[in-house]
Amino acid sequence: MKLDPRHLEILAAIVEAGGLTEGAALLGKSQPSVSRSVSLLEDRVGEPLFLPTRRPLQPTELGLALAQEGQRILSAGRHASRLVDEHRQGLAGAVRVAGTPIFMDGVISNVIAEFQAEYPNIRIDQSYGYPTELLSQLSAETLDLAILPMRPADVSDEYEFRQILPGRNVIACRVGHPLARKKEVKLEDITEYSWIAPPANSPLFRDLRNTLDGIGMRDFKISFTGGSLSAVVNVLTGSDSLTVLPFSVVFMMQRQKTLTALPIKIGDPDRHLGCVTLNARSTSASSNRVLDFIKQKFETLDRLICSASG
Amino acid sequence: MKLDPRHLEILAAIVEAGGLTEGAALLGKSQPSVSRSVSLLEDRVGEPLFLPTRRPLQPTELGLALAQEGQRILSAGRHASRLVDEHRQGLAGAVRVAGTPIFMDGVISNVIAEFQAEYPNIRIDQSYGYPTELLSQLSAETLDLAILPMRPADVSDEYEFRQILPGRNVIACRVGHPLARKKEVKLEDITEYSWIAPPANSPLFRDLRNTLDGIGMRDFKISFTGGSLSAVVNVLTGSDSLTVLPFSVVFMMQRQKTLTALPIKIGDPDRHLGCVTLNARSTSASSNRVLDFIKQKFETLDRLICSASG
DNA sequence: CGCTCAATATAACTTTGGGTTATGAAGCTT
DNA sequence: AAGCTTCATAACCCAAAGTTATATTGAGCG
Repeated sequence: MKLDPRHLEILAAIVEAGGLTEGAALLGKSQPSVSRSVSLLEDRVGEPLFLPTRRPLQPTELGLALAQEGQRILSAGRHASRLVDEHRQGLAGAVRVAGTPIFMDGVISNVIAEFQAEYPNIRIDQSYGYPTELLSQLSAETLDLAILPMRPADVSDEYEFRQILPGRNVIACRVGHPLARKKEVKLEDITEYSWIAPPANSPLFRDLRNTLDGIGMRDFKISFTGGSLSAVVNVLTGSDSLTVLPFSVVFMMQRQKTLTALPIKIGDPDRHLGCVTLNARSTSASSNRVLDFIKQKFETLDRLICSASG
Repeated sequence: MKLDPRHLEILAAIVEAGGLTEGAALLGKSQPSVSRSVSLLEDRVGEPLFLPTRRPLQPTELGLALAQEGQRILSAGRHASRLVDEHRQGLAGAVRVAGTPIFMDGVISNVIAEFQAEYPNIRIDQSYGYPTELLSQLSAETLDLAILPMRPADVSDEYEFRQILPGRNVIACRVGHPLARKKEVKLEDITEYSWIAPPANSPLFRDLRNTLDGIGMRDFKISFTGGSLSAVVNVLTGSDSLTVLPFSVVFMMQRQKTLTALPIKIGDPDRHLGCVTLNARSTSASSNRVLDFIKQKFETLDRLICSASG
C-alpha cells in the first residue's frame, strides 16, 4: 500500500489548519481540489480519515497518525526548498578552490577565513597545485576556481582570468638578517647565503633560477627544500637563509615582525596573480560568491600594499 | 520554490541505488520514467543534480542534500503505509469499550489485560455506563463496543448482541461469613444482614430489589453504597454485609479466597451478558479483534464456571 | 421547527505530468 | 573497434490535480 506523499501533505495541512477550506488556503489550492484528494486518499486507505458529520472537522485516529507523517513530509519538503534557494543564491554549496601552495597558505587562507565567517553554509574544498595541472583540472570540471600566477596573454579562450594582484616576487629573509640592515642590496651580496628552495616544479623556483642565471650564478647552495610555508618560515627565521616568496605573502607576515623583503624584485613582470575559471560553463552561484569575495578583498589588499611600499 | 515530494523520493532512490536503472527497479518503475522525473526536477531546481558524463552516476552537492530529504520523505511514507496496514488488519488503532462498572472491573479488565499483551498497538479507551446510555452512545458512534446484561429479545435491530455469559447474579459475602457455613441458605436467613447496595440506577440494584420484593421484604438495611468494585470488596471482606454481584465476578475472585457466593440465584434468568455493537456500521478491524478476543476468552471462562459449579 | 449561512461534496472540464514501450545515443569494457 | 550497459528521447495513454460552478449538508439561531 504505497501512499502518495502529496496526499499526506494535504492531510497534514487540513489537520493543522482545522478544516478543508483553511487547509486549502494554507496550501494555496482550491477547496474542491483538496476535498477530492482526501477522498482519493480515503479510498486507497480504505478507512475514513475524518469523523463523519462533525463540523469542526475532526480526524480519526488513523487520520491523525497519517497527518503526522504528512507533517514530516512537509517539513522535509520545506527544508529541500530552502536548500535549493540557498544554492541558487550562492549561500550554500561547495566550491573547489586550488592554487600554488605558498600563496594559498600565505594569503588566500586568510581571505577564506573571512569568507567562511560571512558565508557559513558554503564549504570550501581547498587543494594545492601548479598551473598546468590546475588548468586541466578546471577543464575536467574537478575544480571550480584556481588562483595562479599567469601571463594574461597566455590564458586560452577556454579560461577566464581575473587579475587580483601584480605578480611580484621578492627575496625574503628574517628581520634581523645582515642584508636587511643595508640601505641598498646588490645581487652580488646574496651569493654567499644559502637558500631555501621552493619545489623544483613551482613557478617560484623558476623565477629564482632565472634571476640567478641573469647574474651568471648557476649554482647556489640549498639548505632546505620541500617544506610548506610554515616550515619555510620557521627555517627562515631561525637562520640567515634566503628564499623567494610572493611579496604579498611577506607583506601579510610583516605584522608578526618575523620576515622582511630585500629591495630586489625578481621574476617575470608580465605575470600576475589572478583567479582562473572555466569560461564555457556558467559558474555556480556559490563559486561566484567566492570569486567576488576574493576580488574585493584583494582590491583593498592591493591598495594597502601600494600605499605601504609604493 | 515548491518541489514535488515524489521527485525527491525518486532522487533518493537513485542516489541510494547508485544509478537510474537500479533506482527505477528499487521503485518498481521503468527507467525512462525516473529519468524524466529527474529531468523535471532539475528543470525546476535550475541546477544539475548529477555530475554530467560520469558513468557511475554521481550526485552533485545539491543532489545529495536533496536526496537526504527524499530519504526522510520515503521513510515517512513507509511509516504511513505500515500504519495503514496495521489499521486494516486491526493490529493498531483505538477501541472505545464500555460496560457496567462492576462487571468491567471484576471480569473485563482482566480480559483486556490479556488482550493488551497480544495486541500492544491497539489502545483501549474504557468507560463505564448502564444500558440505556451506552446504547445511545453506540448510536451516536461515540462508542464501539458495549458489554451489558440484556434480554436478547429486547435488542433492537439497530444493534447486534452476542452473548458471552449467562446472566447469573448471586448474593456474595466474605469467605468466613456465618451464612457461608450453612449447607442450605433460605431467603429468610438473609434478612438480618445489612447490605452493600449497588448504584440505584444499576441493573444489579434492580435485581436485588426485585428479589427482596419477591419475599415481601420492602425495606433492607443499607450499610454502604456508591463504591467501585474494589471498595465494595474491601467492605465486604471486613464485615458481615451482603451484596449482589454477577457470579462471574465472584468466580474470578475466588482465587484470592476472599469472597464466596451464597447458593441463591437472583435476578432475571432471561437476561444475559453480551457484547453489543452497532449493526449498521461495518465495525473497524480493531474493534473486531477486541470482540473476537472477548468472545473467545469467555467461551473458556464459561466452561470453567460450568464445570466448577455445575 | 424551519431558515440561513458556512463548509464540504459533486460535477464537468482542462491540463499537467507520470506511466508505458520502443528506440537512439553515449560510456565503459575487452 | 565491437559490444554491452546505461542513460536520454520520443510518442503515446491515462490518472489525477487543478480549475469554476453548483449542489448538499450541518450547525446555529430566531
